[in-house]
Amino acid sequence: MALTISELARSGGVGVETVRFYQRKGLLRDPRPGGIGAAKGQRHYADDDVRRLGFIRAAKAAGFILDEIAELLGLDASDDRVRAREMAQARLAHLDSEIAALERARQSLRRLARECAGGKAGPCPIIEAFEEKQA
Amino acid sequence: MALTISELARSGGVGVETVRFYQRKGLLRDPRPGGIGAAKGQRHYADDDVRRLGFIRAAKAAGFILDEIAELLGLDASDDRVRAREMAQARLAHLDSEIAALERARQSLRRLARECAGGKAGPCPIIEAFEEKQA
DNA sequence: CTTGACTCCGTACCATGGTACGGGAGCTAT
DNA sequence: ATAGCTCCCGTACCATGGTACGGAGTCAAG
Repeated sequence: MALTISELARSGGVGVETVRFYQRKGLLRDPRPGGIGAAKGQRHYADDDVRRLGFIRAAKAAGFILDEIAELLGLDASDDRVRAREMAQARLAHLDSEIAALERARQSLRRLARECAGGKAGPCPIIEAFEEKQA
Repeated sequence: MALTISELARSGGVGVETVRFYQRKGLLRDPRPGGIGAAKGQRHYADDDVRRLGFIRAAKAAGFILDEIAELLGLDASDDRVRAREMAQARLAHLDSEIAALERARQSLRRLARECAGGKAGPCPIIEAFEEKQA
């Protein structure tokens, strides 16, 4: 296939600079052969790189940070499924607590917005209510 | 009451540096009287500041960023409940989409972890499955 | 009167995840 | 061969939300 960097970037829905950033972080391989002999130094990429970039996107969507994604990609090579499972479980627990926190926030905020819309007199209770929650 | 900065910080569960950071951002008032006459220049705080700091914590928990919190605090003064309601609604919509995204991530990750734990042969499907999801 | 605790101040630094800049080189077409 | 496109590179910069550092002043107790 021999994609260029901008084609790879487009295929993953990111910018060229982001691809290069991921290469610096070790998330994507960096196909620089040396440059002295070939003189051109241009990188080219294959389907494998497109899949890798796709994996990064999916893992990011699952809330993994880039360092964790780098580790997961390393597990791909070492075939360490125990560790991969551990990471998945840890992230799962983290996701659960994040979801719970967001839902708590949503509940209280929704109540506040309703109260603010309902009562016509006095100040909007959004700020006061947050203050009351402190007590 | 005349709290010191460290007492205020403790009451809000943050560090002294964080209080000063919030003052620089305009989230907390900065009771510097000038210092030339009084010579001491030490800040002191009252219950009002404690409530304000509490509000910041609560709003942060609801996912507002600091600039938004600054705006909400401004609304407290201007009594603009329409705008406050708008902000609450916008944040609510954002919270909903964040929750939905996290739950999608959680679903797929949970399935993957189960598959990885189940099958004993072959590579752990976590990475492959993310790749497949791209197609 | 020295020590320790606390305050003040500005400025620098940290992680995270990019984004932009400026200069140099090769490919293709006109 | 000159323009214009894309590529290369390193380095600097951005926002967000703090955290740390160094130097100086003030205050009360020992």
